[in-house]
Amino acid sequence: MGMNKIRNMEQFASVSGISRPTLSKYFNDPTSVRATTRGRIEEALERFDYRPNIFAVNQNRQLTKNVGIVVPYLADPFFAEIARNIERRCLAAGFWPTLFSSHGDPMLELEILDSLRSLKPAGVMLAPLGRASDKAGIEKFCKDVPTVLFDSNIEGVGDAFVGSDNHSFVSQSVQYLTRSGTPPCFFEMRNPANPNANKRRKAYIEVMEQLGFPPQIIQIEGEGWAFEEIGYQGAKQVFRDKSLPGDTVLCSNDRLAIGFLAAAYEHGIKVGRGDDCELRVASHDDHPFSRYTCPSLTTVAHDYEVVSSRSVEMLFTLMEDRNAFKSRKEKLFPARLILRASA
Amino acid sequence: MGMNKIRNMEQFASVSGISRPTLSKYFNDPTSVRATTRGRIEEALERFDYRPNIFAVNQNRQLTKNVGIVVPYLADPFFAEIARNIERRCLAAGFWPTLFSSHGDPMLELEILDSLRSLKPAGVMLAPLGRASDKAGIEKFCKDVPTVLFDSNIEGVGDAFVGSDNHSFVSQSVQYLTRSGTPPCFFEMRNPANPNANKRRKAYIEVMEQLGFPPQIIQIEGEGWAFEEIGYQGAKQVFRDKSLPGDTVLCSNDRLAIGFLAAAYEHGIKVGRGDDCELRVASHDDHPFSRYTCPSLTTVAHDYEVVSSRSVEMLFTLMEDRNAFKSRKEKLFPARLILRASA
DNA sequence: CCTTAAAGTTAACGCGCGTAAAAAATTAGT
DNA sequence: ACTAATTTTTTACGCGCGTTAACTTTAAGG
Repeated sequence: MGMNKIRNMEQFASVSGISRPTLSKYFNDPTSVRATTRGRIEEALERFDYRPNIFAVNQNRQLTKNVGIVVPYLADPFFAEIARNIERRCLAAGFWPTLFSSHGDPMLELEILDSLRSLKPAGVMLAPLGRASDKAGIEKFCKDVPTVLFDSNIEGVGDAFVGSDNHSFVSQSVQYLTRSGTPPCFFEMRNPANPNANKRRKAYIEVMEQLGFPPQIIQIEGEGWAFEEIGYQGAKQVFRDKSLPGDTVLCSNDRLAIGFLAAAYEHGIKVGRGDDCELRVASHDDHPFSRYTCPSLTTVAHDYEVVSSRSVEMLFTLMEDRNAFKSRKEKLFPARLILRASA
Repeated sequence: MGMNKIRNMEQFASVSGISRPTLSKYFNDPTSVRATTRGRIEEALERFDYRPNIFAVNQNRQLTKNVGIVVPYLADPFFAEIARNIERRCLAAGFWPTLFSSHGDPMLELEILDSLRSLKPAGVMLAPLGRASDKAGIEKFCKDVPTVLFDSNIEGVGDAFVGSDNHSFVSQSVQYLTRSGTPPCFFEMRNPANPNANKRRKAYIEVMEQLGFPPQIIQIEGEGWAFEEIGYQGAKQVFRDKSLPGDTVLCSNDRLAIGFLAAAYEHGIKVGRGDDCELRVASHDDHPFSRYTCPSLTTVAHDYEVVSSRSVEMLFTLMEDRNAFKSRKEKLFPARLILRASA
């Protein structure tokens, strides 16, 4: 075996009997050398352990194999799950994914993009903070680096957007709730950070009107990303004021619903579709914990697998050819209703 | 303003009137140049935007400013929270933290360490998978790179370990449950991946015997990191078999408890300390969601702030002097009981 | 004002690899 | 087996910065 460590490609060239430029080509793209040469290289690679110095490689390459993944809030298991999927797919394709979280802070979001720039990434998957984001700053970044936005759309920014079809989410939940009981009111934050929230409200109004029911919207106060707490406090307020119209609530997202259900439980309000229940609650996102709420949460699920795979495919296309899409591409995926006990 | 972009330190030297070696010193450590020079540099830095090429810097430095953060499972909000804290502290200290998740996979854990090695990190914060980890592999890595283990201890591996004092956790919960009602049985996985689980079981037995009660342990089946599901299935089994001894349950950790509570709710078993309640349930970790279970979960909390700050401090000490600790240092932090509605 | 230690400048080399150009070797096709 | 096309080798330069050595300038103290 190669007892003496190999320090650089020069040395690996001499022990393997392959010239350095050929080795360089191989490490750049193994298929770019003849099969027999490739075999000899890989054979040598087994006997001696050598890996090109990643810093030297990245310095001299115009474009690296780095891929940035930026999410707004990693402590949200929804984003953790998406990020995990994207990460896995990038690794499988031979890229070097690096995960960043903006932690709900627009300044940090920009700083991350700034750091990312110095990593000369081949591409970036970005889920922006949303309303709070510095649109101009992000736009500038996207001009320089191939970027696929996901989850939150920012109109006109980035080469592509992959997200969920909010209308599909809401129409499924509203239609189900309506045909299985009374039409729902809509429970949401007054000033949602995420643009999906606005699209969901609009969709709710649209679908309700289409079905011939008056939309009823409850907007609660609260800032930041502690949605469970906001939902909890908002629900308590609503119960105190007895301001809930009807017996069916559709929460804008699962995290709000988790807080809502906790408040309902504390107030002794039984939630579910049984005869002994006062209230039905449903929501959107199929948050990893929605299975374990009390009662378990009826919700509308993203297809994590499909969303992440399609986003990454788009990014790869884009990285090969920045102009692959004639115009900014938007891809929205429909959702799937998950019936559980809460509605 | 510097209309023409500055491409390297050479150019920045000429426009700023400072020699390149001095600039190099400055970027390495701003305090290593005289205050007046520092002022001139920073002034020039405002007028022209220039940042040293990170790849060139890292290539030529024997040690980088990179810090690796490796957690076993990022989709667990507990680790997301800890990681966030550590990340923030590293950034504040001028380091470049990179976050990795082993996703519960020992092979991936090793691959991450392998990649990390080529990043020439100044130090690594590693929360190992635990029982499943390839101890030899991790040990080898820790020989080469200053590493602080956290959360899960691997005896003798790494320069230091920072974690929670499991005995403190369990003794607080057991004592509270005992003095406020009947002594608890202990609900856990039969083959826990995490070594803390074993320490907690031992502590439970010890504290119970010390108080003069027979320990009663319920061990449920299940593999992997889907603790909520495992707790849920395990609890359903227990309810079906009516094999629960007594009316008080202490879960090994909050994620199991979340599943347990979901099962209890489904079985119509009322949990809490009221007279109308059949069961009390408590747990450990103060998981971010334990506030929103039904009923809200009485638990024992880590001091996230203290644990993360002390771990990072240790790593910094270690990075300055690899031999700062004469022998492997272990630091355990006590816990704080959080009374909520479930017990 | 003079002495000295401290800090900055100049010049030059090295890090490990990408890449270009010209020459040599290998393969493929007839 | 011979020519043409493809691939590999040789040689050499460049990337941006760390670092060293010898030299010059600056600041501090009597």
